[in-house]
Amino acid sequence: MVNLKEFLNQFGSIPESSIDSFINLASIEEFKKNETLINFNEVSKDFYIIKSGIVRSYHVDLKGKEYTRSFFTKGKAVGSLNSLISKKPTQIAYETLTDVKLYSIDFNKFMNLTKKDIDIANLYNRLLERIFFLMESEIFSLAVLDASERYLKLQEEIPDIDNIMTQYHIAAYLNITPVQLSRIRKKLYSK
Amino acid sequence: MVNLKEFLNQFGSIPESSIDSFINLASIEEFKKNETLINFNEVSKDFYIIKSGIVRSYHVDLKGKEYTRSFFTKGKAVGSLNSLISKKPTQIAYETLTDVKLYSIDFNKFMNLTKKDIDIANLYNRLLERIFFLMESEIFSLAVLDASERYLKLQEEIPDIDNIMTQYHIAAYLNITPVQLSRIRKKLYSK
DNA sequence: CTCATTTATAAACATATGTTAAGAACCAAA
DNA sequence: TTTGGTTCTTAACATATGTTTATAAATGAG
Repeated sequence: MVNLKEFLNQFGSIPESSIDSFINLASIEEFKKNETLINFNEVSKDFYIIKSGIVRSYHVDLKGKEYTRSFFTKGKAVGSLNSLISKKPTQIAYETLTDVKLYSIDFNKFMNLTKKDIDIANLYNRLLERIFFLMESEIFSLAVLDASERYLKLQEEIPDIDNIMTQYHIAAYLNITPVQLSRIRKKLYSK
Repeated sequence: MVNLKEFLNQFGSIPESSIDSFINLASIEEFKKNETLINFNEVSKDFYIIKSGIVRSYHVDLKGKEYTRSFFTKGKAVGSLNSLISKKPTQIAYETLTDVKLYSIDFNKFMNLTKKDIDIANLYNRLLERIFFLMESEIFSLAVLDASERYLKLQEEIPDIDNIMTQYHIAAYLNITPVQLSRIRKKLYSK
């Protein structure tokens, strides 16, 4: 379980008053396994901070093939940032892979805070910087690593991954078919 | 040619005084074709805004294979953001593909401004958001599109790409070999 | 202009991955 | 327990891409 103060403290020291105005925006919500947090073509209004559970984001191409973009675990900020910023429908959906507890925060109210409170503005900067690091790592992973190496990297990030979710979901993250993941596993475990 | 006011106006209205304090940080620099802007393992101190010319960013794996990350044209902000933020050596290098004129800005001085001037803090937020959009598009491109589709997308972004740079550089961006790019071209142009 | 270097194309073979289909292992509901 | 669905593995074949080598075309320095 994660609380909001722990979350905020990741980003450096913030005045107590700014912490309070942030916490005032948040409410707790609960979801069951396999529920949709954010659906395709919705215009997002809220973002979330996970207290417990696992969420995945994904998109679907014209042929119906799913591509998992990210897995989110406790303490992570989750939301369709593109839709929140642009106010356009999201091309990325979010669903729970387990039961999930999370904080929900209205993005527009948060944006209004950043316009008035320089410490909140800088908190948002730190959050965007962290997203930048994650995306840079993801781009590196996609560009440089092959599927087998990405699988090993994913196992480091979420050690129990093979028990937590099906091969289908893992393969959708690696951008390969379940068949190919099976072949990769055989090759790795025979060595 | 691009000037700093044009650059700043992309991000919405900013008070004249904030614009001035930003412009005070900038100085003009010029580079010849094929010069290194930022080398591997340097700790970056400055970022750049391109007035004219083309810059590419790239990294190199253990086998010496190059991976081009991005091409930057006029009006774009360029820098090893990871190194600037983390103050660790950069794993990404930047070099000019043409003669280049650019503004150079000390990142730490810019960061100090964001701590004092909420309009500059929000300018940095807009900049990070724009980087987010670019990276999201790049991740989509890497995950969902095959090399042939990425080639067509690149041609849309930089129409004259085939004349501007060699097949080697284009292939390094597509994460394929020049041999494979030649095959893709043959297939596309025979249809 | 000429020669040397770089750049692009091509062929031949190897590997990674996709597609399809079949069967095995596992699990849940009746 | 039986049945039906899902998940995983395996095989066979097709395609995309890598590697190596050769050659042709374009480019640049003198």
